[in-house]
Amino acid sequence: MTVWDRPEPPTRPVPLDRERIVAAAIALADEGGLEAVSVRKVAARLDAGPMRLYRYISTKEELFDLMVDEVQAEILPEEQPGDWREALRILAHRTRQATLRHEWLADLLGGRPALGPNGLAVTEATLAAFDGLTDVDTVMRAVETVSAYFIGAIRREIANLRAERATGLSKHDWQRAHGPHVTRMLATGRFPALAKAVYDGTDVDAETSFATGLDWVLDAVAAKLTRPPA
Amino acid sequence: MTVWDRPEPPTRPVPLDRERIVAAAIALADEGGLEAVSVRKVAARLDAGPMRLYRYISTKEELFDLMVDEVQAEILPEEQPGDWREALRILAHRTRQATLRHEWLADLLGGRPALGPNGLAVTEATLAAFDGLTDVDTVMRAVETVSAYFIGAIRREIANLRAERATGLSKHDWQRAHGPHVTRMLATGRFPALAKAVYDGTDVDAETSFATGLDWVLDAVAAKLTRPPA
DNA sequence: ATTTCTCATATACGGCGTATCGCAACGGTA
DNA sequence: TACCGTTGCGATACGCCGTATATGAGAAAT
Repeated sequence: MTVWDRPEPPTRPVPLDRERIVAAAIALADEGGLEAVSVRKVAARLDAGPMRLYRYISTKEELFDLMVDEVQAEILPEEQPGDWREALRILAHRTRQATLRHEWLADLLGGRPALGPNGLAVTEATLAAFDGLTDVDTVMRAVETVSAYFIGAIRREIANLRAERATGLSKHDWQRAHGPHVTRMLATGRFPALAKAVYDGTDVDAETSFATGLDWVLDAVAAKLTRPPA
Repeated sequence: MTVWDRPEPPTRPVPLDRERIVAAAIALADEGGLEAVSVRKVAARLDAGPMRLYRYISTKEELFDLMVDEVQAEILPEEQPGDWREALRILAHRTRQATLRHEWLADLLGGRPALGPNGLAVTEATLAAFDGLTDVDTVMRAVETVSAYFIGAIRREIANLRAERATGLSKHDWQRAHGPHVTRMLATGRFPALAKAVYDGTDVDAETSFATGLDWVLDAVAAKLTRPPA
């Protein structure tokens, strides 16, 4: 029997696992935002039928959860910093940078509890930085307060960035950027304080304002730590 | 010509305006979450064809913007409080309460700049509370920091609330609530600090923890205000 | 009365998430 | 080697979505 007689071996389907699926989904999201992630497109990128993915996830939402957890791995600092303050600052900045790399993360941040392995590891590392410093409750309050801050701040930053991008770039968050509408509103005189802020305010770059606010919040936490709660 | 000969007058289409559309959309979202808001369903609720809405909005996203701005009206405090600190605190709490009334707001908060009339009014009122206290830049930093905090905090609160709801309620955010998974992870011993936090932590109700974190942040702002920046 | 304009509606397109089910390849047994 | 149960892939299908476009009816203007 010659080669010509024998049929080719059947093409086995591309092997699949969650890792590959998540990687494909992240690639799509990086390129076109969260809305570019569809079960069908992820599958196509893996040369698979859409339904095949449902062996690995049971819902599209779960795919998002996996994506977030994957990025948490980027956030987890490689070495444990000594100081709690450093730990929180680094966590905040790493989260911000991860979000700048993966803008879609802004849409998901804080949207669901992060209970994946990497998410838990990040939380663990953060809590560990407070070991022996105060009671658990104060630690929780501290971590939650700081993370609430940076989640909110990152969301706003990305929101502004997108808005600027959508209207043709500009340095000033508001005014020229958002074009005639805001300008017109301010011109009505109904928003004097706002107008003053827009016209007299200095343009600070996003990173600086992020870091400044973060320092304020960290100061606040520090103040509560030295004087343990009543 | 008798009645029988004359045809009925043509049924005029229900009059429509943005207000009605937004109200219908909000009603739907209140009942079934943001995902229950579809152009078709909003239209149906108004006895209109789906396409009719596109005379008033040009995209579904715009509808969301209008919804958010509508809720901003609920947030705008009726009377101007004297103190900047009171102003920020009230803003935070009113935003939180609005979000508890309209949970879908959590998904939108911080997702886009709030440039609608009510959004601008809220910002104006907030900025006005700082009138004459410090330079514009510090004021901006203060307002942004505080709002970053409460947006993040509100998002987390709603996220936890939904998670609890989805798994059958529980008092403890994590453990029993999220069922076997977290428990199992904690049992591995890989997350000692986290485990301690979960087991030894006190259950604080959401409002208290929100208010506590908020106070910390407000303290931080106060500290920066008394000592104006370099 | 006739024309012009405005705007509600119908239809249609391409995409979505996912339930269901037939079927082909495989591993184990006789 | 023949059979057979299991596994899991893929095709198909359903009902929904946002919205572009075309059609036609009524109001307004002449």
